[in-house]
Amino acid sequence: MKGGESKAEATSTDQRLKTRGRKPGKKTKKDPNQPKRPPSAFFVFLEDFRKEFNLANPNNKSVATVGKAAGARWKSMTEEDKAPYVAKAESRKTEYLKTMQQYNMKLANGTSRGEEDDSDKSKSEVDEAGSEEEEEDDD
DNA sequence: CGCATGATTGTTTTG
DNA sequence: CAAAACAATCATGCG
Repeated sequence: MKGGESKAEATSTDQRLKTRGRKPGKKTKKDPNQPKRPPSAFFVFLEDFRKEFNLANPNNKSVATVGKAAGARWKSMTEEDKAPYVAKAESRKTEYLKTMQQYNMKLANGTSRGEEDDSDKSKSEVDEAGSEEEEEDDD
């Protein structure tokens, strides 16, 4: 009985079904420090889940195995269960925002103008433009 | 020897 | 507003 998956949820394997490497051209400008996207609650949960999964299945095949298991488990979780993960994800996002500001700051500082159309003229660019911009007290 | 792929969902990004 | 893309992971396979 499996009847359930009759419909192809064109949402999973369809989008990146050809490999997540969807960069037919990647025309986006090459940002030297473009911060990557913060992990979603699901990824945060995955971090923990992976560890357990590895212990429970030391012979797992590959990420796909954990991914599926995690996905199924994730859907099984309630908001309360996801709450701690979501909360963490939110923190990540906040930090990401901060990182973005520094990234923008640097950019604004390094190249005063030419934010968009910078071919290669700004050779100097941001060499050591403030490695440590803001150091929060570390207790 | 090294990169690409596979699979999950969520957030970020861009048009 | 909507769709696209990419975020981590890690073993495995191909050139």
